[in-house]
Amino acid sequence: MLLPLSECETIRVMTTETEKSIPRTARERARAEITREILDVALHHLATDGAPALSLRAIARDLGMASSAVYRYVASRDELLTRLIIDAYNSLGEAAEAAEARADRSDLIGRWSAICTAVRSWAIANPNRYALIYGSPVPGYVAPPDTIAPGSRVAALLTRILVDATASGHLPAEITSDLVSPAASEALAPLREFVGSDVSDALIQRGLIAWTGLYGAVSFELFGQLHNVIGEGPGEREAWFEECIRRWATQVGIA
Amino acid sequence: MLLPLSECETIRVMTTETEKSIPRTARERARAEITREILDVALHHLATDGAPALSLRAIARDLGMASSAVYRYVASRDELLTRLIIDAYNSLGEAAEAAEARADRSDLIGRWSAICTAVRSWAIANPNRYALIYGSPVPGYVAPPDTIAPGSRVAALLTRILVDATASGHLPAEITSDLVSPAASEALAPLREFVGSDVSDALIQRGLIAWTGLYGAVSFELFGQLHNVIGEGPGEREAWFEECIRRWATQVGIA
DNA sequence: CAACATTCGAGAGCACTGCTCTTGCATTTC
DNA sequence: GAAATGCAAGAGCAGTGCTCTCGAATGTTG
Repeated sequence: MLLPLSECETIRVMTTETEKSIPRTARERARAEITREILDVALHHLATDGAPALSLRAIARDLGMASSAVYRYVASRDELLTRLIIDAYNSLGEAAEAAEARADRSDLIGRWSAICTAVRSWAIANPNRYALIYGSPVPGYVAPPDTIAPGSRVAALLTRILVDATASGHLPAEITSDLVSPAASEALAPLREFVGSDVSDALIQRGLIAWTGLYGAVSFELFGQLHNVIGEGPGEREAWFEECIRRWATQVGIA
Repeated sequence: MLLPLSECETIRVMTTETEKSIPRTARERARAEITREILDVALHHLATDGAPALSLRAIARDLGMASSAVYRYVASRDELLTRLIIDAYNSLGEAAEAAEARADRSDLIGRWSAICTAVRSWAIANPNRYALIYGSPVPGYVAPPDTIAPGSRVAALLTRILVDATASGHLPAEITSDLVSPAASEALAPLREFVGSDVSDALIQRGLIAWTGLYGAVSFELFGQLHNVIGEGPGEREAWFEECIRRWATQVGIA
């Protein structure tokens, strides 16, 4: 689910770059265009009806072509979903990156808050896409390797804050002196591979808990588990989420 | 999503009670039995193939009856899913209640830990049922009111700990002196309705963050988002989860 | 006990899905 | 220009949820 942090920068450049090769022949041009159209219509259907209702036949109908013709461009429904998943990860990643880039580099809490808010805003604006990537996986489906790099973008942003927080030397004593159990330290080995050796076990641990907390809070709200828990009046959900952000920031020592 | 805490006890008694009325006539007997069989087979299919693949026709086939006959007992696929959702909530609730009941009443951290561990264990043992209740909701589906009471059981357990922690008077100063923003306090009004007036805003807030954290941690693990983040060797995931429990407990002041 | 009413099971059928295969046509390449 | 390739369309298979009708079994009532 994660790609080494050092490689993430490369990914970001690659994905934000426009189409790498302009198609030469007319056939290739048409192919690229129709593929794009199929993905656009699929994205539209996904946004309005959700992933379970996404139908290749309906897409073909919308495009005025036979259902069998779509299979020239998309291998299967699963493959289409995979493309939409990658697209969603990138869209979310770009939103988070753009929000974080707007904050002052030295303002760690500002960067942290920007990321969290961007993730929540994106999720609310794209509920079905969020459910596609962070909701219950479809039982048979296995995420292909192409999805892990786009899926690491938000994690990479959060991680960089932990690195910067460590480098700043302003971490509170309760964190720098905190120790995690040897077993947990061992369990964190894959994440350490991603983060690098600059960040302490304790901070990695707190950062991951904050990350899963962010994910839990957004999912809880989006999946309707907050009904009769948090008010739904204007600004109420936002006020609550602000509190969450503050708590997570405190937890990783940047508040 | 929540039922007033005071009513939860009633619910618990109701749901654990065996079938309230033994059917008299042969027809009613047969009807109850066949309904039971349908639900059993559905539960089995749910466990093995997941909710999206749950098919009324397949259930009918397994039971050796025509697919149309199933509709005499189950109004629709949605209604069947609703029954399974309620069943799952109750199963999870019972597991959590049983685990919590095994702990000493005065051992708040023990009760807290028992609940968290029970929730995770149940989720791992019943991934598809967990996904059914806490995963992405199906777009068209709206949860009927019958689901909210069973869905409140775990929350009720956690809430009782907060009540007991407040009553014990052993809460750390950083919590008793903590204040939440007026906006957030306002947003917490529905949850306060559930919790009662004994628990402070600050503790309610921390408790809810812990709750969403628990949900996020379990979902993250179950939905495969922890690949390459936490090791998958024996005991690694458990060690990590222990750390989460400790952190949440610290957060609500019972560590 | 007979007549009526209700319930039930089964089959056919509709509209939909993912996906495959063949057939004819257009385009590209040699 | 001929051969190879790419493409669109249609038919078809197996599956889905759900509805309707039609006999048969089981209730209840006169």
